[in-house]
Amino acid sequence: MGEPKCIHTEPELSLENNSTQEKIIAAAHKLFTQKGYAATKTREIAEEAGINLALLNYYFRSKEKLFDMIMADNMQQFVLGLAQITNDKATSYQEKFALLASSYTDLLLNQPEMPIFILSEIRNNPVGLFQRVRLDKIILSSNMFEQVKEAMKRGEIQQINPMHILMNLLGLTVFPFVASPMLKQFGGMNEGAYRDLMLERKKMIPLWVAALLQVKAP
Amino acid sequence: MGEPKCIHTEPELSLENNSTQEKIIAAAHKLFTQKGYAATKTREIAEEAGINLALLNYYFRSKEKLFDMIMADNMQQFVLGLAQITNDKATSYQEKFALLASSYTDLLLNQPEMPIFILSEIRNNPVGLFQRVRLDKIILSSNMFEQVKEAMKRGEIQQINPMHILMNLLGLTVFPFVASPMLKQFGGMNEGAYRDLMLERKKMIPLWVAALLQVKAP
DNA sequence: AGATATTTTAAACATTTGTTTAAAATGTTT
DNA sequence: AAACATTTTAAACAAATGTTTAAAATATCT
Repeated sequence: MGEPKCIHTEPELSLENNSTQEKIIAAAHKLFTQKGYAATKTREIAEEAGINLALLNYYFRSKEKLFDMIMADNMQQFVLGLAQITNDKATSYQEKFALLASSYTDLLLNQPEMPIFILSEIRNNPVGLFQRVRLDKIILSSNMFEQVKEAMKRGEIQQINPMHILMNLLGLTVFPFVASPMLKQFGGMNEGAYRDLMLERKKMIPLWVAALLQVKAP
Repeated sequence: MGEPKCIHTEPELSLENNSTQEKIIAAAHKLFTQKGYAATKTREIAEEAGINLALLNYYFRSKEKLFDMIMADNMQQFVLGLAQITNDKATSYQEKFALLASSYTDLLLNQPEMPIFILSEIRNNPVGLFQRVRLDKIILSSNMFEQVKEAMKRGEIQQINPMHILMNLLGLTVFPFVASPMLKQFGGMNEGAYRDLMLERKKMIPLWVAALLQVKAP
C-alpha cells in the first residue's frame, strides 16, 4: 500500500500523467464545472471516470484537494489570458479589445460553463482563491489601461473610470455565456443558433466597446 | 400531530404569515441565495432561523419544496420587472432602456447575489423552472422590441438581431454584480466604492446602449 | 523467476444529512 | 376546566457521502 509514484509531490494539473489519473481529472473537471463542488459526489466522479471509488482518494487525498486543482486550472485559463493580452506592448488598446473579445469567445465556446462555475464557487470562498493567481492591480496598471488613459488625456476618448471599460468588455463578452440557458429560452434558440450569435458578437464587441468610449457622462 | 393550519394549501411566499414560518423563509432565502441548494443544509437553515429542525419539514414538507418557493420568488423578482417594463406602451424604447438599467441596478444593489444564484441553479435544472414564469417569446415580441424593429425600419438605428440588444443591456447591467467579487479584487475596491460605480453605471448604461445601436455591422 | 513496489478492488467505517416519530408544550374552543 | 387542535421539541431512523482498510492484482526490478 505505497504512495502513488509522483503524484502527491507534484500535484499540478498536467496532461501527460498516468491514464487513470487523467480519467479522474477529466471526470472531476466535467462534473465540478457542470454542477459545482457541493452537488458533485465522489461516487459520481468515480463512475464518470470508470474507476474504483477508492482511487480518487488514492491519487488526490480528498475531494477538496481534487477540487482545488480543477478550480486553479479553470481560474488560470480564465484570468491568465487577460493579463497576457492587456500587457502586450505591441498592440494598440483597440486591438487589445478585439483580441480579448475574440480569445474569450473562443474559450467560452469550448467551455461555456467555466465562468458560471468560477463565479458561483468564488462566492462561497471569496478569500484564498485569488492568492494563487494574484491579479490585484495587474489589470488596472496594465499596458492596455495605460494606453486608454493616454487616449483620454489626448481627448481621443471620453473621461471614464477604467473599471467601467473592463466591466463593459467582460459584461458584453462573458454574460451571454453565464446566462445562456435563460437567454436561449428568451430567444427560443437552439444550440446552433446561439453559437452563431456568439460568433457575431465576437466581431461586434470591439466596435461596441470603441463606441462606448465616445459616450460623454451627463 | 395535525397538519399546519393553512400552509400546505397555499404554499405561496407571502410576508403576512406565521412568525416561525417567516423565520424559516428568511433563513432559507439567505442561505440558499448565498450558497446554493446543495451546499445549504437543513440544519443550517434551522439554526439560522433559530427554530427546531423538525419544524422545517412540518411547515414545508421537504428541503426541495422550500427551495422551490425561494427560487420561484427570486425568479419572479428577476424576470417580472423585465416583462412589465418592456411592455409598457406609454414609454419609448430609449426610456425603457433607462428604466430597465435603473430598476435592475436598484434591485441588485439590494440583492447582489440573486442573479448568480438563479443562473447557477438553472444550470442544474434547465427544465421546469421556467414553466412557472414562462417568458418564452414574451420578451422578443414585447412592445420594446416592436419599437426597436420600427426604429430599424426607419433607419433610426442599425439593423441588428434584437437578442444582441437584450444581451448588451443585461450584460452591462447584471454582469458587474455577477462578477463583483472578482471585479472588486481587480479594481482593489471596497464595498462603498463598488456601489458608487454601480450608481454611475445606472446613469451611463442607457446612453451606452443607445450608442451601441448606432454601430454598423462590418 | 522471485522479490518488491505500485495499482486496483471490495468492503467497511464514521459522519453527515434529510426526514420521521411520538411525546410534550402551547393555543383554542366549548 | 375539559376537550380538542396546533405547534414545538428531542430523539431516532435510513440513506447518502467522504474516507479508510486490507487484501488482491498488476507492474517493475534484480
